[in-house]
Amino acid sequence: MLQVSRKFEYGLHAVTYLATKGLGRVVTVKEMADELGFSQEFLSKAMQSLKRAGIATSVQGVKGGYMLDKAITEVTVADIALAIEGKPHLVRCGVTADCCEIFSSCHHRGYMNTLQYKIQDLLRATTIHALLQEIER
Amino acid sequence: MLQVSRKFEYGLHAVTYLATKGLGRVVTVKEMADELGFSQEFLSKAMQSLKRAGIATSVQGVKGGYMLDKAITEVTVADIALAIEGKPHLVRCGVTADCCEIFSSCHHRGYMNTLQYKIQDLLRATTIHALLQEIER
DNA sequence: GAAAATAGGGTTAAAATAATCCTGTTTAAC
DNA sequence: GTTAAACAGGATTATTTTAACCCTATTTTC
Repeated sequence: MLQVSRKFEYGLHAVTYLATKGLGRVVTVKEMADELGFSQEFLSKAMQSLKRAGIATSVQGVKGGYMLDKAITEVTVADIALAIEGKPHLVRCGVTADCCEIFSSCHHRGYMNTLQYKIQDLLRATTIHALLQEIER
Repeated sequence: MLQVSRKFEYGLHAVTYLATKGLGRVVTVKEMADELGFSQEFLSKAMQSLKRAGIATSVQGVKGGYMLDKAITEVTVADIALAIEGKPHLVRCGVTADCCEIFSSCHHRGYMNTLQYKIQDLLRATTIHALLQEIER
């Protein structure tokens, strides 16, 4: 329960790795995978998600790789989570039609939605910039 | 990612159900399962966990069932989660020896632990009493 | 044109979760 | 004291989710 996925962990590590390498510095997935000890192919999927979300930029071809092309100051942990995991669903309510037998009489939906929002707030509260400062300390 | 388990949902519903029935009122798993639309056997497992954690009390034999024998004012959503899911592990760090390839060089552990603590705080902040008041409104 | 890299669809493997099965124990009622 | 209703809980199976891998295409430098 309430556990973060490896793909998210991979993505977060990759972003901080890219950030420490500096803006505009192109790094291959291979380098990151070796350095971080992750599966190259799986990390690649995470990078593709980050790219689609506009968090990382990709350069194709030989000498290609990924980089951060803008200050990641405003990118938050929530943005990385959204890019990699998609919209969060703390509960199944409303995700599919048959998500729950007692949808109409459910007493917890309001609370769970509030809870979800507060957790999102926590993730939104940490920028990559702040995370990096913690790392450097 | 970051989704609550059904067992936890079942348990939380069961506790609020018992609470609305009143302290000391014994209710069978069958009644709760029928009323809440859950699998009787699976709800039974959740109830056993709640009993072991001291949140609910069981009465065996015919006319048996579960009840809340003390004010649940101080029981929080975190207590229910702990009873049913066990200790929370937002990340795999330190759970097992081979949890992660980069344990010693990991840059995120501090942040993730803080994050976990804050999420726990959110769960601790809601008592069943407060949850009931939300329901009644 | 060859090689190194991303892009991404599809499949398989592993793990976690949910559900079920089954047997035992307790206890009220008859 | 036998029966039936209910909890207790170990064990197994099924389902779903997550993680990993495979394979082919495309892009780009040399």
